[in-house]
Amino acid sequence: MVTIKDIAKIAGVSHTTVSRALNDSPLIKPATKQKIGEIARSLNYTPNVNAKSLVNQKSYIIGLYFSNLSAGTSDRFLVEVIKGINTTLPSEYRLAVHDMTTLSHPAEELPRMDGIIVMSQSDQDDAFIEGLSQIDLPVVVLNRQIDKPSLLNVTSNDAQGVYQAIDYAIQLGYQKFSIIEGKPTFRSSIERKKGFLQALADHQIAFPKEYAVIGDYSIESGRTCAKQLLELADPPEVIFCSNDDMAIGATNTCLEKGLAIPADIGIIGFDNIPFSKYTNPPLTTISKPVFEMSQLGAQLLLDSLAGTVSKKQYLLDTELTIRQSL
Amino acid sequence: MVTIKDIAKIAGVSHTTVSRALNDSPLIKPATKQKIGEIARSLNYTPNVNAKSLVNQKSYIIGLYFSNLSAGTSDRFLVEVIKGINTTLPSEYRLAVHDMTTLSHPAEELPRMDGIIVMSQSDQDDAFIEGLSQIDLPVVVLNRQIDKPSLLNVTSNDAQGVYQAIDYAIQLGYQKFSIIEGKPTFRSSIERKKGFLQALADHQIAFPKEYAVIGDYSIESGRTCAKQLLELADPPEVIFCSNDDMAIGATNTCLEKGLAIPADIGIIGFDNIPFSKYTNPPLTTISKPVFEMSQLGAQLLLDSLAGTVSKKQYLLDTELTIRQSL
DNA sequence: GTGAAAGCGCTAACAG
DNA sequence: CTGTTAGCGCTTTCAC
Repeated sequence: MVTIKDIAKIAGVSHTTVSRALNDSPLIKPATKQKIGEIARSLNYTPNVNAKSLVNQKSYIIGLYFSNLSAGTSDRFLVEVIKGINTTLPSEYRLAVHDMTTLSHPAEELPRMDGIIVMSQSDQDDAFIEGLSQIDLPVVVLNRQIDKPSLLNVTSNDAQGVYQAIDYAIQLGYQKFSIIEGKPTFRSSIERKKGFLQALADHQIAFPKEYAVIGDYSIESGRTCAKQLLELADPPEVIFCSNDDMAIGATNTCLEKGLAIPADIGIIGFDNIPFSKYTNPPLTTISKPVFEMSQLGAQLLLDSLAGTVSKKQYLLDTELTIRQSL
Repeated sequence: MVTIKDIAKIAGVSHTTVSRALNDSPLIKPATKQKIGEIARSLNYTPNVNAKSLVNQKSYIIGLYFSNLSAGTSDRFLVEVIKGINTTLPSEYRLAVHDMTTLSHPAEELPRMDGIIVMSQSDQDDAFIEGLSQIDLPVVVLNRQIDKPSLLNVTSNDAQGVYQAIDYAIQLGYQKFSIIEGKPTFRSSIERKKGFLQALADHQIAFPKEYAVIGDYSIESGRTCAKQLLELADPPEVIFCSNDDMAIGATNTCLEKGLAIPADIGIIGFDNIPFSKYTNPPLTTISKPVFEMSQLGAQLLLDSLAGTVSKKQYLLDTELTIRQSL
């Protein structure tokens, strides 16, 4: 293991100078920096993070905590989140990943990190997040809107996403739009419905209240809600489903009733889950910018660590993924 | 931040004694240990991992690397793997998660960990694994069988799993069994077919070679392979699919042909992916013990670190998840 | 601009 | 059994 002392010896300077040079201190003359940099490179020097940690009182570890839904749906975005964060973090940082529920020793685990990122997918996470807001560490919450002044928060603009999808459907000539909403207590349900209604309003399209049915984000609820919609005297031409799972359920129902998609009825989902590409027909849906949210979240954490605090709340645009269900 | 010196002062001993006591050294008298332990607890003392790391030349970080299939299927097991490992690792260890492809600086990243766990899902990972086998760190590969003496390896006994499923189907009265194989170069395909054939052989059930068709683990291939099977003059009663994706494709084909599942034809999958619960009908499939594999993998790494090396290769039993497609 | 010395919190000889 | 001392690799006063 090569240390700054080894470099110092070769360069004929003190290890202090090497340390300063490698950290690009303004105290060191460019020529010296240059020389030391070259020696370090030729020796394949890597700084000892543990020693840095000890003296700097930093761990160079960022913690990532994710929801743990029993449904097994929680892992949907995890890979993208990890990639997004890892591509943003400088190389001396490590990303330590945990799930919220198997937190073995919160009190001794949390303080050991420089900052925390939470990928939240359900309001069941609120207690955990509340706990985090107490401790004295920068925390960013991804994916769900949280109104706590102490937390950084990056979410997607779901309303805008749905607006765009409905707008697109209107261009296509559809006129009668129905919605299967998500769990009423979820902010995501509210946001998505907001975008939906706004799009209709902006195009002066009427919205009969029987065209709104309330699901719970499960496949099964998509199935039953769609049934309800199709049995209406004047059934809709499009079913917007507040997530892909319900869209899958709704698709099944339509197919069972002998309806052709999209000829007889259009379906729109939300989330762009991996499976949505394989439904029959492939689902037109709205994608959250998970990768970008994660990158931004990591950057915000870094900024916060550097004291360059900025705005606390960030909203990223979604993207419409056009396939064949509309 | 309370240190061992603080404890030492209160206990009226030297900090060395505190260190030894806290590490349960046999050199320290039980009474002293007892007292020091109590003080530490009352002070809410947590050891400074960075200081330990520095002096022990250990990072207390385990790296987890996972496959990055473009298909987006790679995240299937990730959550379970992370949980399994985290529940096994002692609390001073951190699990740093990465994906293999965005490895920014392998040379300086890898040596910074005490050991490495790889969750592999494809033979595309072989180059990466080969690289790991060069460096001087304990490495355990999960999920795929790797024949390198330097690596620890935990996999599931796929052959046994398929054997059990077919055996179960035979109890149910089925007699004509077909198989949709996975990618021929994959060891998993070979293992699964082996269990399949063995079960038939042990029950003296004939296996016409046209009952074997070769897929590629994709939904689409499940669809076309099933078609091929159903168009046979004497079609099979059961289609065993070497993974769930193909089982989903096969299910679609059967349904399109107006066949009732399981009345007209039985389907068996492999993997127990989250979605398999929601297929129509819910899929009977074989589950790998991902959580247990991960726990065992983490334990082996720990043992390896402690010098308690043991057997290198481990095979864990799968489990049959009975639902309604058979 | 650069160096000498101290110290981050811990473990490990070495002494007693 | 316990204490003294040194040192892990690095950053940071304080001098020069």
